[in-house]
Amino acid sequence: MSALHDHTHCIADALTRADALCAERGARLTALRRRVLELVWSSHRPRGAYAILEDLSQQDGKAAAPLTVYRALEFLVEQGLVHRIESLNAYVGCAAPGDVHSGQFLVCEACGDAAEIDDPGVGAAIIAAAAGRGFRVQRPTVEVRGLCKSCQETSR
Amino acid sequence: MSALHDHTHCIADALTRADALCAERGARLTALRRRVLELVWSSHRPRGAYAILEDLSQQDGKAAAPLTVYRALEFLVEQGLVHRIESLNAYVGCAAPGDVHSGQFLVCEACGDAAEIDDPGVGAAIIAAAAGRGFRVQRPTVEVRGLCKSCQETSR
DNA sequence: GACAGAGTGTTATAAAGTAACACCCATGTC
DNA sequence: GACATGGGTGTTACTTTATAACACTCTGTC
Repeated sequence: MSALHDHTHCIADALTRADALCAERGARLTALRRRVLELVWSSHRPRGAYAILEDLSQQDGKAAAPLTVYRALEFLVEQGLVHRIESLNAYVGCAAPGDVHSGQFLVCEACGDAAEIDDPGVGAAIIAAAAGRGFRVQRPTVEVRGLCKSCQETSR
Repeated sequence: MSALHDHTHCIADALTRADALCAERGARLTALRRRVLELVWSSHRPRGAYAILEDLSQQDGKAAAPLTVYRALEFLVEQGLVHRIESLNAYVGCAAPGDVHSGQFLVCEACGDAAEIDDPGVGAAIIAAAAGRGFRVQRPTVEVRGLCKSCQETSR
């Protein structure tokens, strides 16, 4: 997530994909929900619910209540359009909505970027480990803190 | 974590291990910190900071402030005596303090139990996935939601 | 156009976590 | 013994994150 990428384009893409997915599923991507999704995507970094709330208030002029944002986020998470990053209490746009996947993140301590990966090896290892203990997996959460490639290079 | 286990004994064990570890490291396991550790262990379930705070107030009669508990927990987490479960905002005693490990949890949605595992396959898969992307791992978090063995059997 | 149900607004409140600063007390030093 | 030092604790106030309860509105359906 860097200088070399057309961010406006990638927000537009995310919205288009969301429109298509919701239409297909009969889920209602209302104006508010769409707007919240757009605000989540407004950076590639995880954003807190209250940051989004502030955007709504400032950019749109309406003083929204926290619940407004939380309900929209809940919908977006259910639809797989957004992931919640537990260790940050924050939300980030899903790079591959529609695909079945669990949400694995490499969270950089330096720049705050959260790169979503969907590593089959990690997923398989978790399922195997759980199965060995008789545990039925419903929702795996993997959030790896560390330093991303570009931050390692910078700090050197 | 069930009827068949001597819980009193296992709390005492945890405290003994903590004493030994801290002595060895020159870390100060003060009365307060020791007491908080004991309260974390008072069930095998993850406990919130405020639940521990309440215990302190009720059982010990002192009306402690949140910070008191948070500071003790911070110390205990640093020493690896306690893990924080991000997705629950809660803390749980570490089953194997002293050993190097990262904290992987199988969290049962039904009974609330959080079983700590240290599966080498999962750890290795995460490191491999990160390495493939140039990411330097500092602290992996794995929290798997699902149903534990005994809850699956019960619900059947 | 009346109904049902989903979505949204509003107010209040709970839960989780932190900042700033004062005090205490064990330890080592002179 | 007096003293400085620094880690640990207490206290007050506050911020951030999240939810409850209830009323209202919009949208599609018959």
